[in-house]
Amino acid sequence: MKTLRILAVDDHEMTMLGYKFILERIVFDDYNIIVDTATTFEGGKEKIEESLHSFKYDIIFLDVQLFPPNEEQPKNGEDLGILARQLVPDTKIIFMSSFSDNYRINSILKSVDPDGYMVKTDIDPKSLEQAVKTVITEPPYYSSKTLGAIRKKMSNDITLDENDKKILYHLSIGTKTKDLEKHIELSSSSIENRKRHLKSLFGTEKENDLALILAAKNRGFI
Amino acid sequence: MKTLRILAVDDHEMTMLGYKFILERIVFDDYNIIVDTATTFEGGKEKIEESLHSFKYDIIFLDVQLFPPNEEQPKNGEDLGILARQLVPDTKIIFMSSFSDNYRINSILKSVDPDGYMVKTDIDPKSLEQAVKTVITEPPYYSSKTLGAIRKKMSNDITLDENDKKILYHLSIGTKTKDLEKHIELSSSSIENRKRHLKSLFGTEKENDLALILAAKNRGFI
DNA sequence: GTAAAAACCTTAAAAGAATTGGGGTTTCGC
DNA sequence: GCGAAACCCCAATTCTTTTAAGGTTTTTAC
Repeated sequence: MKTLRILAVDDHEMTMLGYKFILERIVFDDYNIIVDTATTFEGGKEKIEESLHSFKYDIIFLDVQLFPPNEEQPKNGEDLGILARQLVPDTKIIFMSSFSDNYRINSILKSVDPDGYMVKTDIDPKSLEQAVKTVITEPPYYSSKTLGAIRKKMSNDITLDENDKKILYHLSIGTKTKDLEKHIELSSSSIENRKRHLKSLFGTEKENDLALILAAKNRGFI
Repeated sequence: MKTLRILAVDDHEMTMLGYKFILERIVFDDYNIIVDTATTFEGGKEKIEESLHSFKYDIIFLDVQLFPPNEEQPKNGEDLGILARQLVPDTKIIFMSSFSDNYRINSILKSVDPDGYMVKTDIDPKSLEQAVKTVITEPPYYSSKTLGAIRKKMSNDITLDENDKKILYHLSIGTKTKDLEKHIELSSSSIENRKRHLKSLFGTEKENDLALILAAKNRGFI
């Protein structure tokens, strides 16, 4: 009987126990599934480093947000994912995230390219089992809401560069136009130009920023 | 007991009988599944138009290639998909295609945005059942190889415009550089410039076209 | 309602990127 | 070795984007 080793990292103790409970009860070929857990970036890092010299994990489940959003912590799940990719490139990485907004999903799929991505509201025993089996046999596994976001992106004929995406993102989280200069390496009039250009792309000419943001959301950019 | 109506269009009579056989045996809630079939663009079109005035199909399975590749037929499965979208916008469309190359997959996902896409080698009774259930409950459904292509696209930081894609595509099917002008609205020196630019993007500077094409394939563009 | 702040628009100059034509050299197929 | 195709370089042109400086309109706070 083979052993399938899983590491689950989530800052909520109870959530993680739930994962452990469900994952270890999965029946999958002749695998015996063992789940380790951690609740912090540091804890997860240690577990991975320890594993380097003995067994290596087959799968790592990673919560994207490893602490409440208000705390300005330096390292989140995305960083741990990137670290894990370097240390153990063969280990399958599955991200779990409570936000299903397209901007973050797209950005993670681009920066880490995980073997799986699950929006938390899609997670249940069945989808967890499916995720484990899929990433082992024929990755990637994307949960239903993830696929919804991906579909929007793939069917879109508008392509935006990084600056455009940043403008949309910052507008969507309430950054004022005059403060955009602080986050984007462009002059204020360039930013104004780009905003105008974006509004024409999304068919919201002469409308306000809210209309632009809603249109961009519908098209899967934020 | 509700009825789930499916139309399957494939130019190979026997293949289609196989689909019909399998699909009608799917057990799905309290649905009774009925499968109509067609083997040509015209046949499929008629079935859809007939359905307009009675029941409407819940799902249409469409082979992308409705005739041997050498025959220069005007209409293929993609066109039938676009037509179906217009006539019956609520009907779920699932494409089936034997080629799994990223260029075609990406182009279909963009132009028709089907509710499902299956690479033929991924098709078996289990995946067909999964496809039917998924597009009815929470589309989209993408088969395993499709997801592989999508993953490459999503994790890519290179964005190419239509002309670049066309250049890569035509090079990949063996078009000579000097003949590219016939397919692309650019001067020969622009095409040369773009080829140089592409080679630098893909890190194949000073190498030949084969190296470029292989790199572009690896990154999921063709 | 008013005054200040922010958003938005216009214009024109400058910088940057892409296209084009015309020249050339190198590589490939046979 | 020969011819064709591929590739390279350069300079002129055009198209796009950026920028600054000035303005008007809209929004916001009180």
